[in-house]
Amino acid sequence: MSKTFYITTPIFYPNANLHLGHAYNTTLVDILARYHRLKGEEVYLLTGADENTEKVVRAASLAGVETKEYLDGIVANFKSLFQKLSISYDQFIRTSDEKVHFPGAQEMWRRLVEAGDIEKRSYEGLYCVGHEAFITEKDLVNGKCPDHGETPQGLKEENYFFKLSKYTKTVSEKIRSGELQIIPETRRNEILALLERGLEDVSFSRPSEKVSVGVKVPGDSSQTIYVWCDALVNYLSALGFGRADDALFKKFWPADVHVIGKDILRFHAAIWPAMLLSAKLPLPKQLFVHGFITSGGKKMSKTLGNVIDPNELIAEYGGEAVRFFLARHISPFEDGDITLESFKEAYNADLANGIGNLTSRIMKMAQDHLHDTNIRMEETNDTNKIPSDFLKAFDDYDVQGATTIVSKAMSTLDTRIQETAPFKLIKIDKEKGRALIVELVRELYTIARMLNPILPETSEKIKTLIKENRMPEISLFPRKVDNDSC
RNA sequence: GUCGAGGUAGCUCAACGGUGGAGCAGGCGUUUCAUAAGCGCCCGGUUGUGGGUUCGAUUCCCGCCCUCGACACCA
Repeated sequence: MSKTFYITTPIFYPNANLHLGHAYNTTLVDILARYHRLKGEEVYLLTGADENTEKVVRAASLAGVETKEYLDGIVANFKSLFQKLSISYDQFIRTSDEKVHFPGAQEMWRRLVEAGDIEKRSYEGLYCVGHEAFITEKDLVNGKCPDHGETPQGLKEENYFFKLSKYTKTVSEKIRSGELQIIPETRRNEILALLERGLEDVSFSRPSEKVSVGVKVPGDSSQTIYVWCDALVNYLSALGFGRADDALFKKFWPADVHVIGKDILRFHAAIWPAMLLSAKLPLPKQLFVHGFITSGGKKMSKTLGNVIDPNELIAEYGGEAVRFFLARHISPFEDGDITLESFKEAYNADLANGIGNLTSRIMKMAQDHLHDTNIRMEETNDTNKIPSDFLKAFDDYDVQGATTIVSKAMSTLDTRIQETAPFKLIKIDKEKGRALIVELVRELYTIARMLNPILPETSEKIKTLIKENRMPEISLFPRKVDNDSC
């Protein structure tokens, strides 16, 4: 039986379309998933949408459509973006799916109750509708919520609480021991510092009358399960946890890695493991925490006008180019920056002048001189003959490092062509020239194999060109010149 | 405010305490297989700042300035 590899993205809020940060997360996850498939592992990639939220209901009514219709529209947009980016997800979970998700959320709840970790208490505070949550006094600006510009209402309500505090020590130990790995180290330290200060119990439900969507608390329909016990459970419910058909759950849980943005670290590193411990379920093996993408050194925002929409980039350059930029120029371990200028520069340097041109020049020679030669390429789909430092980088989640290694390999090949000049040699010594070109084609094939996780389409295109022994009719990545619209 | 990370070439980043490197951008030259692409060379830095330790500091210590992150119900 082959090794399994369960990898997840967070589930995204469908109250707006996905931005570049989401595109980064899913691209990263997809690259890692494809890498593990390349290694022959049985991979399961989960992504989805977090639909049980008042924000969605509000956004829908603002748009003047039914919630469901609104959600379907946004989710279609999510999937369309994923398709353009070649995100090879195995499942897209929607937490409003009563058949797929609800049983899991309720089963989790039952287990928490069984462990004696759910308790009814009253919660009092300032409630902001925009946040869909209580906010604290110190957050207010002129008595209003700074994010939503609304005056919060004083509110007291009955909630079920989860005894998170009880698990502070155990979670901390699991992280320290490496049973739950948090990558990179700075994030691990952050969360350990938080745990050091101790965790407080968290409210795990809302009165049903106040929310129109979500999963009802088992045995108490007057309460609805709140986001933590709802959204986080998607990682389990997607696999069939709580349902009769839980074969996937048995096969893939615990997750090998949850890939998340740094903004949701706390939930994944504190609340989530505590819930799993309480429910007597194994913890995920790793949390991989990436940074944010800034533009011009600043957080993208509408007011600054520096928002870069992934769809615009894709329309101009194609999904593969976007994947490559994210892989090559954004560090997975800290914040990265992108501007339209830097994107174009990188596109021309890495893709047009790099991969694209290299493929053209080698395949032109192959087409002209190898037409009666039968080169057999290894059809292996494993990692045989792929440089070990490349594999090592991937194992360390260093997608940027791995991509840099492929770029270097291409540059080395360019230099080699220059130095060995097969186009000259062929005129002097036909056989030697052909042998050299065959070697170059083989090298190109290895590069195509390395590109498989990063640029799946390009990788296939190059392999096909080699198989059919012809140069590309149109450039793989046409160079973008200055007077272009972008 | 507390804790943490960091300030190195125009940009992104490297440099066991021993004459500061790479990629991209820019300039010059050159090849023709290729997408005005490739290759070679060059330009480019009082390493945030003021002290200290040392034969010698980007690297160690202290002060200061600046940037970024964490500090709980925000996916």
